[in-house]
Amino acid sequence: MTVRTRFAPSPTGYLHIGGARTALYSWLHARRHGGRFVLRIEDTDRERSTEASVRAILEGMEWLGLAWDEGPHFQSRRFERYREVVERLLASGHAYLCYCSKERLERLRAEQLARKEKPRYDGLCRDRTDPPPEGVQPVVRFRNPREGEVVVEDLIRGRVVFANAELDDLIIQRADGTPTYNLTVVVDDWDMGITHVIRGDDHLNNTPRQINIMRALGVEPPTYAHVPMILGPDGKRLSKRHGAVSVLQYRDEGYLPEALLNYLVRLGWSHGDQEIFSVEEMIRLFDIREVNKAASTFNPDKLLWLNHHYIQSSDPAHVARHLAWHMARLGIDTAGGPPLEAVVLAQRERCKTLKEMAERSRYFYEEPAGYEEKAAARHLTPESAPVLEALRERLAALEEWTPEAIHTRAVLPVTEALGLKLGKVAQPLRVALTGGTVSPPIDQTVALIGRERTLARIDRALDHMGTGA
RNA sequence: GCUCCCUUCGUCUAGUGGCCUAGGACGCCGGCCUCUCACGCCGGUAACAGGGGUUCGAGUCCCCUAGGGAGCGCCA
Repeated sequence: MTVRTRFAPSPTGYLHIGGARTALYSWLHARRHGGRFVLRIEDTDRERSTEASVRAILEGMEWLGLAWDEGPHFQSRRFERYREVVERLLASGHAYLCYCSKERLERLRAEQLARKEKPRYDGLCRDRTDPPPEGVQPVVRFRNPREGEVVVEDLIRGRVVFANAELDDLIIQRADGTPTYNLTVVVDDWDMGITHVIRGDDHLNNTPRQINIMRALGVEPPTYAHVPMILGPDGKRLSKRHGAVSVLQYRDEGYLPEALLNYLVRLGWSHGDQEIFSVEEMIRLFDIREVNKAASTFNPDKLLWLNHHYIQSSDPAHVARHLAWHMARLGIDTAGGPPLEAVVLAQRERCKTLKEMAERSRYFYEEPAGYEEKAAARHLTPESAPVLEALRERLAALEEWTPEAIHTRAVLPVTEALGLKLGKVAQPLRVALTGGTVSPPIDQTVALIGRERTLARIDRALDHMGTGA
């Protein structure tokens, strides 16, 4: 049987870190076994589901490169099918109509809680024989077995046993005729031929109910794998208040998708001491059965380290494509300047994110808006005027405009001629060209900025210093 | 409250009864390198939740305790 997995988010927000990891594991499991990965949007709650969320989720999945083979299927378009299954359950006696009012249920719950009992439906309508109250739109409840137990052989948790006596008769269809989650999941996983349900472990407790519904339908349940949650630094479930949790937010902050993927795959899973995994390696090595049982804490520092690793070691052309996106986002026109690939090569070891790289590469394409106060005070001094003048002269005369030529024919001779240390030459020039004290090695910086701009900026700096040019 | 789940450095983890004086990675600290910022390199810091068993031997198996989490909706 070919493996079929699915990712089934509800469109009530963005694609977050936790969901992305679940999707990744699901996708990896399908890829590893040559199976199919299905995307399903669980939008039965019309109140909370939004079109914008759907778009954000799809965009996040695409950005990560988690391509789905089928879908997206929308549950909101399958109501007829769910209705049909509910009718079937009703006809076979596996479900029944319940006329209990919300008020009664609330009261019941309150009483049970007060008695320190587990709140659950008391089954009033389960065997009801008297005529139903008039004018009440009933809900449909699943008739859960009262005895026996449900055994879940979870790929991650191992064998988990639930007593049926602990389960109550859950609502599978609302009074307005719409289906509820536990019913739609069962029907969809069945209809879509899902063989492996990989999902967050907040669903572990729902699993026995779903298995019971499947049994009532005569359907063989899929294999389950409940992955642990991701926690924030405070040990609580990762959420908005912990900062960035949306996948697209990480894109915007300058992360490479492969870095996020690598971070996520290693959060809760490992392969010996290996830290770096290409997507191909993940597919080859990932085994859902090796995923940890315990929840893990999200560590932004390690993700940042991984991002830097990928910025530094990936093909510069690839990094440049992502950098282009960030440059555009900052409104920097890169048309008249150095190729982005060259900028990546020059900047990659000092930028941990692409956003940072874009922000710190502005001077390759635009004139510096001004000089950083401290930098100018320290380096654009009367003493450095001769340095800049000498540099200007030599740079202007350079035949070859390469880092090597700039270094050996301009920078170095000037330090020697004036009897200065390299720092005394490089820093004034750096401030003149970039407006600040930080940039790639000075020869590379000069080379990238280009002769024309370099000379003009030196002139401008000399002007600024009040010595004229 | 009830049910279910979890527990190795601050964090992610290796570890499947002797290879563990518990390894790697991030972070942190120190050093080297150096034109700035960085990169890189070298070194250091730091953990088996607690208690009982089983065993010649336990991080690894069993039990208890403690702590943490999830679920208990006409949400998904």
